[in-house]
Amino acid sequence: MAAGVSVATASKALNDTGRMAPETRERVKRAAIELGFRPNAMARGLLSKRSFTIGLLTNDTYGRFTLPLMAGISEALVDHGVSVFLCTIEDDPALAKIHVDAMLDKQVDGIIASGKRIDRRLPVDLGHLAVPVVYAFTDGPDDSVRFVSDDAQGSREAVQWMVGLGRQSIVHVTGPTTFASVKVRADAYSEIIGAGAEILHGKWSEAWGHEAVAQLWGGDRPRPDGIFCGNDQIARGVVDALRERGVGVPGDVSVVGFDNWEIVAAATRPPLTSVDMNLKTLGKEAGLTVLAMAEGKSVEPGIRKLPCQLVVRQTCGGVEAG
Amino acid sequence: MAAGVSVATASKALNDTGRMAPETRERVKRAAIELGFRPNAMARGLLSKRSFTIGLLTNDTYGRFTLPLMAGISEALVDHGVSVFLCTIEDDPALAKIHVDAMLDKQVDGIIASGKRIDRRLPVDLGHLAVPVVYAFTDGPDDSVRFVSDDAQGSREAVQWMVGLGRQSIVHVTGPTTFASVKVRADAYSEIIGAGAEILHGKWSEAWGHEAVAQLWGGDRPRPDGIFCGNDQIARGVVDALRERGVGVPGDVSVVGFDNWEIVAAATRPPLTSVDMNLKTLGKEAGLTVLAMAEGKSVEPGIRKLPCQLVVRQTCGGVEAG
DNA sequence: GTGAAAGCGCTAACAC
DNA sequence: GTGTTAGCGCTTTCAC
Repeated sequence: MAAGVSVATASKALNDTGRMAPETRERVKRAAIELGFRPNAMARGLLSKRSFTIGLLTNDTYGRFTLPLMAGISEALVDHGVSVFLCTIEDDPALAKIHVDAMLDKQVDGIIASGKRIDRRLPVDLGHLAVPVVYAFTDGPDDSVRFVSDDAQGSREAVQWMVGLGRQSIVHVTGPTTFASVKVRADAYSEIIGAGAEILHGKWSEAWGHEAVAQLWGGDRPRPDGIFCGNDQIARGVVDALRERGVGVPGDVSVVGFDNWEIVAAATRPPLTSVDMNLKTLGKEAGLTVLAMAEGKSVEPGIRKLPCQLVVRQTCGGVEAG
Repeated sequence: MAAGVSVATASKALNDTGRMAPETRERVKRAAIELGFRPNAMARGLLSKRSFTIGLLTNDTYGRFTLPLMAGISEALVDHGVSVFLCTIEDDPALAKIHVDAMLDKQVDGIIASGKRIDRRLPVDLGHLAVPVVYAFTDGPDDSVRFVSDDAQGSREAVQWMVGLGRQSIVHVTGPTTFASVKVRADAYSEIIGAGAEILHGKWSEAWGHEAVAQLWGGDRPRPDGIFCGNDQIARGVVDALRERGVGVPGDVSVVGFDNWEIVAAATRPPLTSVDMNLKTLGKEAGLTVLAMAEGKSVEPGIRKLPCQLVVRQTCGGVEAG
């Protein structure tokens, strides 16, 4: 080769393995840099059985949950030389199988399955693959490793924050009862509020936020002074509806959302205080975990709940109180 | 092997190459399926110099533009057995280089560079790589293949639609002058409107939409009956502001947005008519093009403009007129 | 028609 | 210390 050594020596030099004159090692390394030499990962992988590649499978088309997750995964794994295949399957089992097979053919070191809700599974069985699988923000088999956000804790933070601000009558406006996260969040809310708890279920939309306000302010009933919303879209609808009725936010009523979806939360007037699920961190954890499993480390199966975080903007007032 | 043939024969049988008894071929294929045999893509790639893998590089963190693009790319390439590495670089040259090197090591068949505006380049030089590169929704070298949406045509469709509905006085509320697409869209608007053209520049935000309406309705000036907005966020701000002033949309004023960002357009009251850039189609084209280049087909360099499409919802009225 | 042999780019074991 | 050899899983001549 260019440095006047054999391929084997070059390999050892560049990988810092084997014994050889430090001088030789240096010379080879310099030559490699000079030539812009980069080892062929396929050839290397053929031997090592490692591709330094993982697959991220998702059915979240809009990327609402997948993108932050992906950012975390990528950030955690790029240092390890691992690249990520992103595969979006639209709840289509056939498409899912094609993508999984393609990943497997390409010898991915592991797969992260993710979705848009934690109580549904992807339409494909990843139970008995030859590579490790981790579930992030989606359901998986009992003996699997699953990462989810701690919605109960996040809800408690939100409700307690309003209570701490002196709010006396807080209602919960949330999504359809069919979502597990709706129940978890609602239960956490009820636990804190106790007897006066009131939960309104509807769609995950701004329109439902408007309608809920119409219900709450429409009749001859006592008005709440705090509204904890099941997601940011509902919260935005609520805030808009309150403003249209001349109700002050945060003056008369505090509002908190859930998801901390920047595009919605920041555009709300005033900007929305919301619970962030820390999906990026969740992605990091999931990434490091598949990697560990791929390296043969054993990982305890079960559900890992990662804490949420209240992001305080202006719909609650009392920023100073924090 | 299991079917009682050599590896060589098996290879030929499964790839439909070489000559052999049809009966043998069948037998091998059946055995392969039975054993769940899947060829190792790394070994195969080592020989063929093809990895059936491409890289998608982007600096669009929120995925606003990248996700639809990605969907198109993936959809077009999955049939060809190609998987996609998604690499998000945050305008960070060092990170970009790491990702590009990782892709190259993994022998990607090609790279698609994408971004969030067509007049900026990614912070990395992809000019002289060993693999084909195409640019989608981002700028690239003169001798490169670049896919962009035809913003001028999209703008014309929008403005002509309002004109066709009988609107007499249409203004254009758009983003910062520093964006090339702002100029393109504005020029297309001016060309149609002629003498009465009026362009208001501001931020890409709902807040700017509000402020623009305040300017237009604030003074003692004649009111427009049509507003063509530079993006959907501005449009939403405009529609909200008009409603708050008691101006009817689409009764008194027609509004059209740009981007057709579902989450914004659909939540607007009433739902927003908007120009869709067909990013998914753009992704498909870009995907098929890198693939063709990877297969050695020569592709004419230059800019390919793909048509936009007006998505009619309810902020213009005249649905029947279409 | 089928199989044996060579080789893709690399690393690991073993000579020298 | 360094080079030679073998082999990862596959495809591709080329004998038979």
